[in-house]
Amino acid sequence: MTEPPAAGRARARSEHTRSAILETALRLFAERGYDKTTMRAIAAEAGVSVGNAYYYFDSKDHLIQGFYSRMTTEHVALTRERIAGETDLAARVGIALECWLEVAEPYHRFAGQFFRNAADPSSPLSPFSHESAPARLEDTALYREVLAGTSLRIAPEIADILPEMLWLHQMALVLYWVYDRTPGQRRTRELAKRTAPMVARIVTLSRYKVLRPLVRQAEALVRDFLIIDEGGNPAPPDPA
Amino acid sequence: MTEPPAAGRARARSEHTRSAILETALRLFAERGYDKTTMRAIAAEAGVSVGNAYYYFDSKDHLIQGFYSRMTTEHVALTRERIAGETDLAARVGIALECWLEVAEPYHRFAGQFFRNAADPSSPLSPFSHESAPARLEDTALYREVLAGTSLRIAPEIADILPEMLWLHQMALVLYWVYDRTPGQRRTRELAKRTAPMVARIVTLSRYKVLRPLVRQAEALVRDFLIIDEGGNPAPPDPA
DNA sequence: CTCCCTAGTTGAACGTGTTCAACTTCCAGT
DNA sequence: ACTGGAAGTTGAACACGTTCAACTAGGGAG
Repeated sequence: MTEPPAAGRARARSEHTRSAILETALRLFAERGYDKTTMRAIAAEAGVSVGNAYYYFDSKDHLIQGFYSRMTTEHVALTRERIAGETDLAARVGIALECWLEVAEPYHRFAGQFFRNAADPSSPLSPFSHESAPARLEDTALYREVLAGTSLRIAPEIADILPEMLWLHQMALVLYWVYDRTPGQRRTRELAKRTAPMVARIVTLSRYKVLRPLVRQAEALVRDFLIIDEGGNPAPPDPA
Repeated sequence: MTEPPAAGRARARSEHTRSAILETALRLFAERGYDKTTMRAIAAEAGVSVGNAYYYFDSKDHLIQGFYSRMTTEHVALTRERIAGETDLAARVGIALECWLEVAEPYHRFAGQFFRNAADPSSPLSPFSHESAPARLEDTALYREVLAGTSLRIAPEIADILPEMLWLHQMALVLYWVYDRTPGQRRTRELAKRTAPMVARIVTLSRYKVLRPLVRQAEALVRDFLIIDEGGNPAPPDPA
Protein backbone atom coordinates (compact mmCIF):
# COMPACT_ATOMS: atom_id res chain seq x y z
CA MET A 1 0.00 0.00 0.00
CA THR A 2 3.02 2.20 0.36
CA GLU A 3 5.58 1.14 -2.21
CA PRO A 4 4.19 1.38 -5.74
CA PRO A 5 5.83 -1.34 -7.83
CA ALA A 6 5.00 0.27 -11.14
CA ALA A 7 7.56 1.15 -13.78
CA GLY A 8 8.03 3.91 -16.34
CA ARG A 9 6.57 7.38 -16.19
CA ALA A 10 3.67 6.27 -14.05
CA ARG A 11 6.12 5.58 -11.28
CA ALA A 12 7.46 9.11 -11.44
CA ARG A 13 3.96 10.51 -11.34
CA SER A 14 3.09 8.36 -8.38
CA GLU A 15 6.30 9.32 -6.62
CA HIS A 16 5.47 12.95 -7.24
CA THR A 17 2.03 12.70 -5.67
CA ARG A 18 3.43 10.84 -2.71
CA SER A 19 6.15 13.33 -1.95
CA ALA A 20 3.79 16.26 -2.53
CA ILE A 21 1.57 14.89 0.22
CA LEU A 22 4.48 14.24 2.55
CA GLU A 23 6.10 17.63 2.01
CA THR A 24 2.84 19.44 2.54
CA ALA A 25 2.13 17.45 5.67
CA LEU A 26 5.53 18.12 7.24
CA ARG A 27 5.30 21.79 6.41
CA LEU A 28 1.84 22.13 7.92
CA PHE A 29 2.88 20.14 10.99
CA ALA A 30 5.74 22.55 11.61
CA GLU A 31 3.52 25.56 10.93
CA ARG A 32 0.39 24.68 12.89
CA GLY A 33 1.27 21.66 14.98
CA TYR A 34 0.14 18.08 14.52
CA ASP A 35 -3.39 18.19 15.91
CA LYS A 36 -4.32 21.42 14.18
CA THR A 37 -3.29 20.04 10.82
CA THR A 38 -6.24 18.15 9.36
CA MET A 39 -6.01 15.52 6.69
CA ARG A 40 -8.41 17.64 4.67
CA ALA A 41 -6.03 20.58 4.88
CA ILE A 42 -3.07 18.46 3.84
CA ALA A 43 -4.96 17.03 0.90
CA ALA A 44 -6.29 20.41 -0.20
CA GLU A 45 -2.90 22.11 0.09
CA ALA A 46 -1.22 19.27 -1.78
CA GLY A 47 -3.86 19.44 -4.48
CA VAL A 48 -5.20 15.92 -4.04
CA SER A 49 -8.25 14.32 -2.48
CA VAL A 50 -8.44 13.07 1.08
CA GLY A 51 -8.78 9.50 -0.08
CA ASN A 52 -5.69 9.85 -2.19
CA ALA A 53 -3.63 10.77 0.86
CA TYR A 54 -4.83 7.54 2.44
CA TYR A 55 -3.84 5.64 -0.65
CA TYR A 56 -0.20 6.52 0.03
CA PHE A 57 -0.20 6.72 3.81
CA ASP A 58 -2.12 4.27 5.97
CA SER A 59 -2.97 6.92 8.52
CA LYS A 60 -2.16 10.41 9.67
CA ASP A 61 0.41 8.92 12.03
CA HIS A 62 2.23 7.25 9.18
CA LEU A 63 2.99 10.65 7.75
CA ILE A 64 5.22 11.19 10.74
CA GLN A 65 7.34 8.19 9.91
CA GLY A 66 8.65 10.20 6.98
CA PHE A 67 9.59 13.00 9.32
CA TYR A 68 11.25 10.55 11.70
CA SER A 69 13.47 8.89 9.15
CA ARG A 70 14.37 12.19 7.54
CA MET A 71 15.40 13.62 10.89
CA THR A 72 17.52 10.61 11.68
CA THR A 73 19.36 10.88 8.40
CA GLU A 74 20.05 14.56 9.02
CA HIS A 75 21.21 13.79 12.53
CA VAL A 76 23.63 11.14 11.41
CA ALA A 77 25.08 13.33 8.68
CA LEU A 78 25.56 16.36 10.92
CA THR A 79 27.12 14.32 13.69
CA ARG A 80 29.54 12.60 11.34
CA GLU A 81 30.69 15.96 10.11
CA ARG A 82 31.23 17.38 13.57
CA ILE A 83 32.93 14.52 15.37
CA ALA A 84 35.64 14.26 12.75
CA GLY A 85 38.98 14.95 14.43
CA GLU A 86 37.62 14.72 17.96
CA THR A 87 38.93 11.71 19.90
CA ASP A 88 37.57 12.31 23.38
CA LEU A 89 34.57 10.04 23.98
CA ALA A 90 32.72 12.49 26.21
CA ALA A 91 33.06 15.18 23.57
CA ARG A 92 31.96 12.84 20.80
CA VAL A 93 28.88 11.71 22.69
CA GLY A 94 28.10 15.31 23.57
CA ILE A 95 28.32 16.32 19.93
CA ALA A 96 25.99 13.52 18.89
CA LEU A 97 23.39 14.65 21.39
CA GLU A 98 23.78 18.33 20.53
CA CYS A 99 23.29 17.51 16.88
CA TRP A 100 20.09 15.68 17.61
CA LEU A 101 18.73 18.63 19.54
CA GLU A 102 19.74 20.99 16.77
CA VAL A 103 18.11 18.94 14.06
CA ALA A 104 14.97 18.35 16.08
CA GLU A 105 14.45 21.90 17.31
CA PRO A 106 12.10 23.14 14.58
CA TYR A 107 9.74 20.30 15.37
CA HIS A 108 9.68 20.60 19.14
CA ARG A 109 6.30 22.27 19.00
CA PHE A 110 4.53 19.22 17.74
CA ALA A 111 6.91 16.61 19.08
CA GLY A 112 4.66 16.03 22.03
CA GLN A 113 1.80 15.02 19.80
CA PHE A 114 4.26 12.91 17.89
CA PHE A 115 5.65 10.97 20.82
CA ARG A 116 2.21 10.47 22.21
CA ASN A 117 1.60 8.02 19.45
CA ALA A 118 5.13 6.72 19.67
CA ALA A 119 4.44 5.38 23.15
CA ASP A 120 1.71 3.12 21.83
CA PRO A 121 3.27 -0.29 21.27
CA SER A 122 0.71 -1.13 18.64
CA SER A 123 1.70 1.98 16.72
CA PRO A 124 4.27 1.70 13.95
CA LEU A 125 5.70 4.93 15.32
CA SER A 126 7.12 3.34 18.42
CA PRO A 127 10.92 3.60 18.37
CA PHE A 128 10.98 -0.14 18.96
CA SER A 129 8.63 -1.02 16.15
CA HIS A 130 9.46 -2.87 12.99
CA GLU A 131 8.67 0.24 10.93
CA SER A 132 11.16 2.28 12.94
CA ALA A 133 13.91 -0.27 12.45
CA PRO A 134 15.69 1.59 9.62
CA ALA A 135 15.97 4.83 11.61
CA ARG A 136 16.94 2.92 14.72
CA LEU A 137 19.68 1.01 12.94
CA GLU A 138 21.00 4.19 11.38
CA ASP A 139 21.29 5.70 14.83
CA THR A 140 22.95 2.73 16.53
CA ALA A 141 25.38 2.56 13.64
CA LEU A 142 26.20 6.19 14.28
CA TYR A 143 26.98 5.45 17.91
CA ARG A 144 29.18 2.58 16.81
CA GLU A 145 31.20 5.16 14.92
CA VAL A 146 31.18 7.52 17.86
CA LEU A 147 32.76 4.76 19.91
CA ALA A 148 35.16 3.59 17.24
CA GLY A 149 36.73 6.99 16.78
CA THR A 150 38.01 7.30 20.32
CA SER A 151 41.33 6.21 21.76
CA LEU A 152 39.60 5.03 24.92
CA ARG A 153 40.01 1.36 25.72
CA ILE A 154 36.64 -0.25 26.08
CA ALA A 155 35.97 -3.38 28.11
CA PRO A 156 35.49 -6.03 25.44
CA GLU A 157 32.49 -7.64 27.09
CA ILE A 158 30.38 -4.53 26.69
CA ALA A 159 31.71 -3.33 23.36
CA ASP A 160 28.93 -5.08 21.51
CA ILE A 161 26.04 -3.60 23.40
CA LEU A 162 27.42 -0.14 24.02
CA PRO A 163 25.95 1.37 20.84
CA GLU A 164 22.49 0.21 21.88
CA MET A 165 23.03 1.67 25.33
CA LEU A 166 24.08 5.01 23.91
CA TRP A 167 21.00 4.96 21.72
CA LEU A 168 18.91 4.28 24.82
CA HIS A 169 20.63 7.18 26.52
CA GLN A 170 19.63 9.36 23.61
CA MET A 171 16.06 8.10 23.86
CA ALA A 172 15.98 9.11 27.52
CA LEU A 173 17.20 12.54 26.53
CA VAL A 174 14.51 12.74 23.89
CA LEU A 175 11.93 11.91 26.52
CA TYR A 176 13.18 14.78 28.64
CA TRP A 177 13.24 17.02 25.59
CA VAL A 178 9.61 16.35 24.86
CA TYR A 179 8.69 17.61 28.30
CA ASP A 180 11.07 20.56 28.17
CA ARG A 181 9.29 23.87 27.76
CA THR A 182 12.26 26.17 28.31
CA PRO A 183 13.05 28.43 25.33
CA GLY A 184 15.26 26.67 22.80
CA GLN A 185 15.04 23.61 25.07
CA ARG A 186 17.92 25.10 27.01
CA ARG A 187 17.53 22.68 29.90
CA THR A 188 17.77 19.61 27.70
CA ARG A 189 20.95 20.97 26.15
CA GLU A 190 22.32 21.46 29.64
CA LEU A 191 21.33 17.92 30.52
CA ALA A 192 23.11 16.56 27.46
CA LYS A 193 26.24 18.53 28.32
CA ARG A 194 26.27 17.04 31.78
CA THR A 195 25.42 13.43 31.00
CA ALA A 196 27.88 13.01 28.14
CA PRO A 197 30.99 13.06 30.39
CA MET A 198 29.24 10.76 32.83
CA VAL A 199 28.60 8.24 30.11
CA ALA A 200 32.25 8.36 29.14
CA ARG A 201 33.25 8.00 32.78
CA ILE A 202 31.05 4.95 33.20
CA VAL A 203 32.63 3.37 30.16
CA THR A 204 36.06 3.95 31.69
CA LEU A 205 35.06 2.70 35.12
CA SER A 206 33.48 -0.43 33.71
CA ARG A 207 36.97 -1.94 33.55
CA TYR A 208 37.46 -1.76 37.32
CA LYS A 209 37.51 -5.02 39.18
CA VAL A 210 34.84 -4.17 41.78
CA LEU A 211 32.39 -3.39 39.05
CA ARG A 212 33.02 -6.49 36.99
CA PRO A 213 30.05 -8.54 38.23
CA LEU A 214 27.68 -5.61 37.87
CA VAL A 215 28.91 -4.82 34.38
CA ARG A 216 28.54 -8.44 33.39
CA GLN A 217 24.99 -8.50 34.72
CA ALA A 218 24.15 -5.29 32.93
CA GLU A 219 25.59 -6.63 29.73
CA ALA A 220 23.49 -9.78 29.98
CA LEU A 221 20.45 -7.71 30.83
CA VAL A 222 20.74 -5.52 27.78
CA ARG A 223 21.44 -8.52 25.61
CA ASP A 224 18.43 -10.43 26.89
CA PHE A 225 15.89 -7.68 27.22
CA LEU A 226 16.76 -4.78 24.99
CA ILE A 227 18.03 -6.20 21.77
CA ILE A 228 15.17 -6.07 19.35
CA ASP A 229 14.48 -8.74 16.79
CA GLU A 230 13.46 -8.07 13.24
CA GLY A 231 9.79 -8.44 14.00
CA GLY A 232 10.06 -5.36 16.16
CA ASN A 233 9.27 -7.27 19.33
CA PRO A 234 11.61 -7.15 22.26
CA ALA A 235 11.36 -10.90 22.68
CA PRO A 236 14.89 -12.33 22.95
CA PRO A 237 15.75 -15.93 23.89
CA ASP A 238 13.97 -17.37 26.90
CA PRO A 239 15.68 -17.09 30.26
CA ALA A 240 17.66 -20.20 31.15
CA MET B 1 -16.10 21.65 36.90
CA THR B 2 -15.22 18.48 38.72
CA GLU B 3 -15.92 19.06 42.40
CA PRO B 4 -19.59 19.87 42.98
CA PRO B 5 -19.80 22.29 45.91
CA ALA B 6 -23.48 21.60 46.64
CA ALA B 7 -24.78 20.43 49.98
CA GLY B 8 -27.56 18.13 51.19
CA ARG B 9 -29.14 15.38 49.19
CA ALA B 10 -28.27 16.99 45.86
CA ARG B 11 -24.63 16.36 46.62
CA ALA B 12 -25.26 12.66 47.14
CA ARG B 13 -27.20 12.48 43.89
CA SER B 14 -24.39 14.19 42.03
CA GLU B 15 -21.79 11.92 43.61
CA HIS B 16 -23.84 8.94 42.53
CA THR B 17 -23.99 10.03 38.92
CA ARG B 18 -20.29 10.74 38.89
CA SER B 19 -19.25 7.38 40.26
CA ALA B 20 -21.74 5.57 38.04
CA ILE B 21 -20.00 7.07 35.02
CA LEU B 22 -16.51 6.28 36.33
CA GLU B 23 -17.33 2.69 37.31
CA THR B 24 -18.98 2.00 33.97
CA ALA B 25 -16.03 3.49 32.11
CA LEU B 26 -13.42 1.45 33.96
CA ARG B 27 -15.44 -1.71 33.49
CA LEU B 28 -15.85 -1.14 29.77
CA PHE B 29 -12.17 -0.22 29.38
CA ALA B 30 -11.17 -3.54 30.97
CA GLU B 31 -13.75 -5.44 28.88
CA ARG B 32 -13.23 -3.94 25.43
CA GLY B 33 -10.09 -1.83 25.65
CA TYR B 34 -9.80 1.94 25.66
CA ASP B 35 -10.28 2.78 22.00
CA LYS B 36 -13.20 0.43 21.49
CA THR B 37 -15.06 1.96 24.39
CA THR B 38 -16.96 4.96 23.08
CA MET B 39 -18.21 7.82 25.20
CA ARG B 40 -21.66 7.07 23.86
CA ALA B 41 -21.42 3.51 25.13
CA ILE B 42 -20.23 4.66 28.56
CA ALA B 43 -23.05 7.16 28.81
CA ALA B 44 -25.69 4.69 27.63
CA GLU B 45 -24.49 1.93 29.93
CA ALA B 46 -24.35 4.33 32.88
CA GLY B 47 -27.84 5.55 32.08
CA VAL B 48 -26.91 9.16 31.42
CA SER B 49 -26.48 11.38 28.38
CA VAL B 50 -23.18 11.96 26.60
CA GLY B 51 -23.12 15.57 27.63
CA ASN B 52 -23.61 14.59 31.24
CA ALA B 53 -20.47 12.50 31.18
CA TYR B 54 -18.62 15.59 29.97
CA TYR B 55 -20.14 17.58 32.80
CA TYR B 56 -18.23 15.44 35.28
CA PHE B 57 -15.12 14.55 33.27
CA ASP B 58 -13.36 17.03 31.02
CA SER B 59 -12.51 14.39 28.47
CA LYS B 60 -12.33 10.67 27.85
CA ASP B 61 -8.72 10.75 29.01
CA HIS B 62 -9.67 12.18 32.35
CA LEU B 63 -11.63 9.04 33.08
CA ILE B 64 -8.32 7.19 33.21
CA GLN B 65 -6.99 9.36 36.01
CA GLY B 66 -9.43 7.55 38.29
CA PHE B 67 -7.97 4.23 37.23
CA TYR B 68 -4.43 5.48 37.71
CA SER B 69 -4.87 6.71 41.27
CA ARG B 70 -6.84 3.65 42.25
CA MET B 71 -4.10 1.35 40.95
CA THR B 72 -1.41 3.26 42.82
CA THR B 73 -3.29 3.00 46.09
CA GLU B 74 -3.70 -0.74 45.60
CA HIS B 75 -0.03 -1.09 44.75
CA VAL B 76 1.11 0.75 47.85
CA ALA B 77 -1.17 -1.24 50.13
CA LEU B 78 -0.15 -4.61 48.71
CA THR B 79 3.55 -3.80 48.82
CA ARG B 80 3.37 -2.59 52.42
CA GLU B 81 1.77 -5.85 53.40
CA ARG B 82 4.35 -7.99 51.66
CA ILE B 83 7.60 -6.27 52.59
CA ALA B 84 6.86 -6.44 56.29
CA GLY B 85 9.56 -8.53 57.95
CA GLU B 86 11.86 -8.53 54.95
CA THR B 87 15.09 -6.58 55.50
CA ASP B 88 17.06 -7.32 52.35
CA LEU B 89 16.91 -4.34 50.00
CA ALA B 90 17.01 -6.38 46.82
CA ALA B 91 14.11 -8.47 48.06
CA ARG B 92 12.14 -5.42 49.12
CA VAL B 93 12.59 -3.70 45.78
CA GLY B 94 11.72 -6.91 44.00
CA ILE B 95 8.52 -7.23 45.99
CA ALA B 96 7.50 -3.66 45.20
CA LEU B 97 7.93 -4.30 41.49
CA GLU B 98 6.15 -7.66 41.60
CA CYS B 99 3.24 -6.04 43.37
CA TRP B 100 2.94 -3.40 40.71
CA LEU B 101 2.86 -6.03 37.99
CA GLU B 102 0.28 -8.02 39.90
CA VAL B 103 -1.99 -5.06 40.45
CA ALA B 104 -1.64 -3.83 36.88
CA GLU B 105 -2.10 -7.16 35.12
CA PRO B 106 -5.87 -6.95 34.50
CA TYR B 107 -5.36 -3.70 32.67
CA HIS B 108 -2.43 -4.68 30.47
CA ARG B 109 -4.71 -5.05 27.50
CA PHE B 110 -5.54 -1.40 27.30
CA ALA B 111 -2.46 -0.04 29.05
CA GLY B 112 -0.88 0.69 25.70
CA GLN B 113 -3.70 2.99 24.75
CA PHE B 114 -3.45 4.48 28.21
CA PHE B 115 0.24 5.24 28.16
CA ARG B 116 -0.01 6.60 24.69
CA ASN B 117 -1.79 9.59 26.12
CA ALA B 118 0.44 9.57 29.15
CA ALA B 119 3.43 10.37 26.95
CA ASP B 120 1.86 13.63 25.85
CA PRO B 121 3.32 16.33 28.09
CA SER B 122 0.25 18.49 27.59
CA SER B 123 -1.93 15.66 28.85
CA PRO B 124 -2.86 15.58 32.52
CA LEU B 125 -2.16 11.87 32.32
CA SER B 126 1.57 12.26 32.06
CA PRO B 127 3.26 10.72 35.10
CA PHE B 128 5.03 14.06 35.53
CA SER B 129 1.92 16.18 35.37
CA HIS B 130 0.38 18.19 38.15
CA GLU B 131 -2.71 15.98 38.08
CA SER B 132 -0.60 12.87 38.57
CA ALA B 133 1.21 14.34 41.56
CA PRO B 134 -0.88 12.55 44.21
CA ALA B 135 -0.23 9.13 42.74
CA ARG B 136 3.42 9.97 42.14
CA LEU B 137 3.95 11.13 45.71
CA GLU B 138 2.21 8.03 47.04
CA ASP B 139 4.65 5.90 45.08
CA THR B 140 7.83 7.74 46.04
CA ALA B 141 6.70 7.63 49.66
CA LEU B 142 6.37 3.89 49.29
CA TYR B 143 9.94 3.62 48.05
CA ARG B 144 11.06 5.73 50.96
CA GLU B 145 9.60 3.03 53.18
CA VAL B 146 11.18 0.30 51.10
CA LEU B 147 14.55 1.92 51.76
CA ALA B 148 13.90 2.70 55.40
CA GLY B 149 13.12 -0.89 56.31
CA THR B 150 16.49 -2.28 55.33
CA SER B 151 19.61 -2.68 57.43
CA LEU B 152 21.77 -1.60 54.50
CA ARG B 153 23.86 1.50 55.06
CA ILE B 154 23.10 4.07 52.44
CA ALA B 155 25.51 6.78 51.36
CA PRO B 156 23.98 9.89 52.94
CA GLU B 157 24.47 12.09 49.90
CA ILE B 158 22.08 10.00 47.83
CA ALA B 159 19.60 9.07 50.53
CA ASP B 160 17.36 11.97 49.61
CA ILE B 161 17.04 11.24 45.95
CA LEU B 162 17.01 7.46 46.08
CA PRO B 163 13.22 7.17 46.37
CA GLU B 164 12.82 9.22 43.21
CA MET B 165 15.37 7.04 41.46
CA LEU B 166 13.59 3.87 42.47
CA TRP B 167 10.37 5.36 41.19
CA LEU B 168 12.13 6.13 37.91
CA HIS B 169 13.34 2.55 37.80
CA GLN B 170 9.75 1.43 38.20
CA MET B 171 8.68 3.76 35.39
CA ALA B 172 11.28 2.17 33.13
CA LEU B 173 9.89 -1.22 34.03
CA VAL B 174 6.39 0.01 33.26
CA LEU B 175 7.60 1.17 29.88
CA TYR B 176 8.94 -2.33 29.18
CA TRP B 177 5.73 -3.83 30.51
CA VAL B 178 3.64 -1.84 28.10
CA TYR B 179 5.58 -3.35 25.22
CA ASP B 180 5.60 -6.85 26.66
CA ARG B 181 3.28 -9.20 24.82
CA THR B 182 4.35 -12.44 26.49
CA PRO B 183 1.54 -14.23 28.37
CA GLY B 184 1.14 -12.87 31.87
CA GLN B 185 3.90 -10.41 31.03
CA ARG B 186 6.36 -13.12 32.01
CA ARG B 187 9.34 -11.30 30.55
CA THR B 188 8.72 -8.15 32.52
CA ARG B 189 8.50 -10.21 35.72
CA GLU B 190 11.80 -11.76 34.80
CA LEU B 191 13.27 -8.34 34.17
CA ALA B 192 12.08 -7.09 37.56
CA LYS B 193 13.60 -10.13 39.25
CA ARG B 194 16.93 -9.42 37.65
CA THR B 195 17.13 -5.67 38.06
CA ALA B 196 16.12 -5.58 41.73
CA PRO B 197 19.40 -7.11 42.99
CA MET B 198 21.34 -4.86 40.64
CA VAL B 199 19.69 -1.80 42.10
CA ALA B 200 20.58 -2.97 45.59
CA ARG B 201 24.13 -3.67 44.43
CA ILE B 202 24.47 -0.19 42.99
CA VAL B 203 23.29 1.31 46.25
CA THR B 204 25.96 -0.67 48.07
CA LEU B 205 28.71 0.18 45.60
CA SER B 206 27.86 3.86 45.68
CA ARG B 207 29.91 4.10 48.90
CA TYR B 208 33.13 3.07 47.16
CA LYS B 209 35.78 5.72 46.80
CA VAL B 210 36.35 5.34 43.04
CA LEU B 211 32.70 5.97 42.41
CA ARG B 212 32.38 9.00 44.64
CA PRO B 213 32.66 11.66 41.91
CA LEU B 214 30.25 9.84 39.64
CA VAL B 215 27.74 9.33 42.43
CA ARG B 216 27.98 12.98 43.34
CA GLN B 217 27.38 13.99 39.74
CA ALA B 218 24.45 11.65 39.46
CA GLU B 219 22.98 13.00 42.65
CA ALA B 220 23.26 16.57 41.41
CA LEU B 221 21.80 15.53 38.08
CA VAL B 222 18.72 13.98 39.58
CA ARG B 223 18.29 16.92 41.93
CA ASP B 224 18.57 19.47 39.13
CA PHE B 225 16.70 17.73 36.38
CA LEU B 226 14.32 15.16 37.76
CA ILE B 227 12.77 16.64 40.86
CA ILE B 228 9.41 17.95 39.87
CA ASP B 229 7.89 21.11 41.27
CA GLU B 230 4.27 21.51 42.27
CA GLY B 231 3.32 22.96 38.93
CA GLY B 232 4.13 19.63 37.38
CA ASN B 233 6.99 21.06 35.35
CA PRO B 234 10.45 19.60 35.58
CA ALA B 235 11.94 23.09 35.85
CA PRO B 236 14.31 23.15 38.82
CA PRO B 237 16.67 26.05 39.66
CA ASP B 238 18.75 27.41 36.80
CA PRO B 239 22.22 26.00 36.33
CA ALA B 240 24.85 28.18 37.96
C1' DC C 1 -46.62 28.50 48.87
C1' DT C 2 -44.06 30.92 45.18
C1' DC C 3 -40.30 32.52 42.85
C1' DC C 4 -35.66 32.14 41.31
C1' DC C 5 -31.14 30.71 40.77
C1' DT C 6 -27.86 27.33 40.31
C1' DA C 7 -26.43 22.57 39.65
C1' DG C 8 -27.50 19.04 36.80
C1' DT C 9 -28.92 17.12 32.38
C1' DT C 10 -30.06 16.63 27.52
C1' DG C 11 -29.17 15.37 22.57
C1' DA C 12 -28.51 17.48 18.22
C1' DA C 13 -24.65 19.39 15.81
C1' DC C 14 -19.69 20.13 14.67
C1' DG C 15 -15.14 18.79 13.10
C1' DT C 16 -12.24 15.10 13.01
C1' DG C 17 -9.70 10.66 11.09
C1' DT C 18 -10.84 6.99 8.27
C1' DT C 19 -13.27 3.92 4.77
C1' DC C 20 -15.11 2.50 0.41
C1' DA C 21 -17.47 1.80 -3.85
C1' DA C 22 -17.08 4.01 -7.88
C1' DC C 23 -14.54 6.40 -11.30
C1' DT C 24 -10.31 7.69 -14.32
C1' DT C 25 -5.68 7.10 -16.14
C1' DC C 26 -2.16 4.61 -18.05
C1' DC C 27 0.55 0.89 -19.66
C1' DA C 28 1.19 -4.26 -21.53
C1' DG C 29 0.00 -7.48 -24.63
C1' DT C 30 -2.30 -8.55 -28.70
C1' DA D 1 -5.19 0.75 -32.60
C1' DC D 2 -7.65 -1.79 -29.06
C1' DT D 3 -8.67 -3.56 -24.83
C1' DG D 4 -8.19 -5.54 -19.98
C1' DG D 5 -6.70 -4.76 -15.80
C1' DA D 6 -3.95 -2.70 -12.44
C1' DA D 7 -2.65 1.74 -10.40
C1' DG D 8 -4.24 5.93 -9.09
C1' DT D 9 -7.93 9.10 -7.63
C1' DT D 10 -12.35 10.82 -5.95
C1' DG D 11 -15.65 12.61 -2.38
C1' DA D 12 -19.61 11.25 0.07
C1' DA D 13 -20.45 8.64 4.19
C1' DC D 14 -19.33 6.74 8.80
C1' DA D 15 -18.14 6.69 13.76
C1' DC D 16 -15.98 8.98 16.94
C1' DG D 17 -14.76 12.77 20.75
C1' DT D 18 -16.38 17.01 21.99
C1' DT D 19 -19.35 21.31 22.45
C1' DC D 20 -23.30 24.05 23.48
C1' DA D 21 -27.68 26.30 23.76
C1' DA D 22 -31.56 24.88 25.84
C1' DC D 23 -34.12 22.47 29.26
C1' DT D 24 -35.31 20.40 34.16
C1' DA D 25 -35.21 19.91 39.03
C1' DG D 26 -34.63 21.11 43.71
C1' DG D 27 -33.81 23.73 47.54
C1' DG D 28 -33.36 28.29 49.84
C1' DA D 29 -35.38 33.32 50.36
C1' DG D 30 -39.46 36.02 50.56
